[in-house]
Amino acid sequence: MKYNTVQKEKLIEFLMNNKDKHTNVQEISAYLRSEGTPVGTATIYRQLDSLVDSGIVRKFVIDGKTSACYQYIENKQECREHFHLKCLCCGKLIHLECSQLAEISRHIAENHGFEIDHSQTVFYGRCSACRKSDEG
Amino acid sequence: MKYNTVQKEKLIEFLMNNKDKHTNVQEISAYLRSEGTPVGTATIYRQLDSLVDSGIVRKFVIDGKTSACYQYIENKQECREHFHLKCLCCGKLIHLECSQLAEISRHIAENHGFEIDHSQTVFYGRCSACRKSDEG
DNA sequence: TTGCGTGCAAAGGTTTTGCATGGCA
DNA sequence: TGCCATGCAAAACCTTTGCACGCAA
Repeated sequence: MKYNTVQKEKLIEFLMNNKDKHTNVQEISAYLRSEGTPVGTATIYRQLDSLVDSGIVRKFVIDGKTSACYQYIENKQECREHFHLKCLCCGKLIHLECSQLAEISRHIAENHGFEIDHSQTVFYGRCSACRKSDEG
Repeated sequence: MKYNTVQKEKLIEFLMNNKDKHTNVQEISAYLRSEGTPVGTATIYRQLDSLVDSGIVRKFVIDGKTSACYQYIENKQECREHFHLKCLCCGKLIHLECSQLAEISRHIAENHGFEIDHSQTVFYGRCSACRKSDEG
C-alpha cells in the first residue's frame, strides 16, 4: 500500500480518533459510509492487513464468534519491543515493559527455535481492575 | 447429552489418546472416518460444546483463520498450562509446554496483576523450519 | 415409548480472492 | 504511463441451525 488514497486517509483518521478503544470492520465501514466516502469491505480488510504489518495498527481476535478488532498504536517503535496485554473484560490495552518478559523472547528463540513477532502477539486475559471488581 | 452413543464414545476415545496435544474438528472427523465410524460435522461440534461445558475438554481459539482447537483435560485440578505458537510463514501451530513458560503466567499475575487466558493467547512469529529456509 | 442424538443440507457470518476499472505518482 | 488500490461479486471457511429419522434407556 504505497499510494495515498482518500479511503486510506479516512480509515486511519477514524482509527486515530479511537485510539483508546478497539473497533472492527463493521464499525469502520459504517463510519466511512456516514462520512460520505463508503469503502468496500475488501479494501478495508486489505488496508488493515497492511497497517497491521507495518505495526501502526494492532489486530485482536477476541474469540471465534466475534469479528476481529483493530486498534491504532501510537508509538510503533516502542511497541515493537514490549508485550501487549488485552483485557477481555474491559478491552483495555496494556503496554508492558518488563525485563523478565524480554527474557521470554530469548528463551523461546534459543530453546524452542521460535522467533516471536511482537507486532502481532497479544496476551489475552483479565486486568487487575476487572479481577478486583469480580471478586468484590 | 445424556445418552451414550458410539459417536460420543469414539470421539472421547480420540481426545483421550491425544491428551498431550490439541486437535480440531477436521482431525477428529478424519479419525472417525478412518475408524469406520464417520460422524457428521454438526454432531462433532455439538458433542465438543457439551464436553467443553462439562469441563472435560478445553477449547482454544487461535485466530480468525484457524479453526478452533480442543484438548482433553485429564485432571481439572492440575491441568498443565501451555502456550500456543503460530508460525506466520507456514501456518503451523505449535503446542508448547514448558515450565519456564509457566513461570510467565505466574510472573504476570503476581507482578502485573494480569491473569492470562491461555485459551486465547497465541505467540505469533516464525518457526525454526521457516527461519532456516529463509537463511539458507 | 419417549426423548434425545444424529445426519444432512442449508444458512450464517467473517474474511479472502479474481478481475476489471480507475486513480496515484 | 505504469503500477497500485479499489470495488464488486463470488468463493472459501468455519460453525450453527432446522428438521426428519433412528437409537438409547
